[in-house]
Amino acid sequence: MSLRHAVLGLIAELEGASGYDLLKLFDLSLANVWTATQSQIYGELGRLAADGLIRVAAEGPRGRKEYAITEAGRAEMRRWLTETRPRYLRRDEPLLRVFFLGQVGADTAAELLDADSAGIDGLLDELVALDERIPWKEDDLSFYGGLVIEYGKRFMEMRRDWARWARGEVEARAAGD
Amino acid sequence: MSLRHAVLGLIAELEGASGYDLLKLFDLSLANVWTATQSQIYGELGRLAADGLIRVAAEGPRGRKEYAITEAGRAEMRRWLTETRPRYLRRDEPLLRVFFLGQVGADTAAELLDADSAGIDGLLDELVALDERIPWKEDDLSFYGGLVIEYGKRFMEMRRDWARWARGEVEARAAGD
DNA sequence: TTAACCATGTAAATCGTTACATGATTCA
DNA sequence: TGAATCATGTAACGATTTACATGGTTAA
Repeated sequence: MSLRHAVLGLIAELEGASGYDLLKLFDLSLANVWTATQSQIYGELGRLAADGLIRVAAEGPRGRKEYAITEAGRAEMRRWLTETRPRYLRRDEPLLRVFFLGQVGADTAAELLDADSAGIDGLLDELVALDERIPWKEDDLSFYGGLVIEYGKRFMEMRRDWARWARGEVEARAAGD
Repeated sequence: MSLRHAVLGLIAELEGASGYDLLKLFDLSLANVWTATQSQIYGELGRLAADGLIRVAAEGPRGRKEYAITEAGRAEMRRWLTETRPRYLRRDEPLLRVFFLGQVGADTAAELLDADSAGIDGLLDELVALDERIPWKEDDLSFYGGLVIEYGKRFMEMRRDWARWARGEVEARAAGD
């Protein structure tokens, strides 16, 4: 139940956030880490409130609801962080394709690897732009958020370098080993 | 629909595989790339057969069904590889926790990052052991499978190095900046 | 003979995506 | 006044996980 804790955690960090705020925050802060759709967020907010982990602290214009975490919610965040083990689930669609690249010709395979490194380069650019847009402070969220941004950069550089290397291997093999 | 193409692609590479074979193959070959449960595999095999992309080529003891890809199935694999764009979906539960590590103390944060690098080290060991167990050949599957294994190694090394670095940052900050 | 392994299938619940639906407020 | 943005919610479908359920074959 990671989405639940992503939502709960964001509310813990930013008291007074609404579903709409959270939706934008997912893109801004958690984009490399966890994605969520609008429909998931509103659904989860309802369930978290029903379970007493958050509450509606205020209502604003246009039906806006501002949420606050409850004591039970904070306890649940600590429990999740310290008493459960995360799972390393690996699912990577571009990489899945690489595994089956023998089913098309070497030219096509090289093209697809080029497209992959170009795609990753684009993501890296986005991440750098994001980094520059964030008003970094001295608080915990900025500190740990910064560690995560650094991870994203390292990941994408590694990934891009690998795709370029792999493309070279494909070319060398096609050129007659 | 990546699971569908993972199953279809494996059958294309290894004619005569059964659901049970595929289940083990997912662990052996696609572990870093895509995971699947038994229940997903049998369900997808049924749907692929109903759609005419694979067929039951033989039946063995214990109700074993050996599948073969059809011409329509091969065409679908090529279409998927060349005419669709993969999505870069990022969901990483250990990393999600890092983002919220301000909600526990610095000691706990450091411990959790230690556990992360230890966990990754374990995965890296498994991958190296897997690499040594595979009977590498000169065919396409070995070649592209090898590129994917190399990716897995680079990924885990990067990830472990990052976790160690991050742990150092947490310590330095706790020690008074 | 019994434990390990081979082998398939279904059911229920949860999670995730896409699309639909509605309306208020702000600002140019 | 009209476009952009703020704001919430539901419905339908598809994907994933976990558990249940069953039985055949092989080898020590």
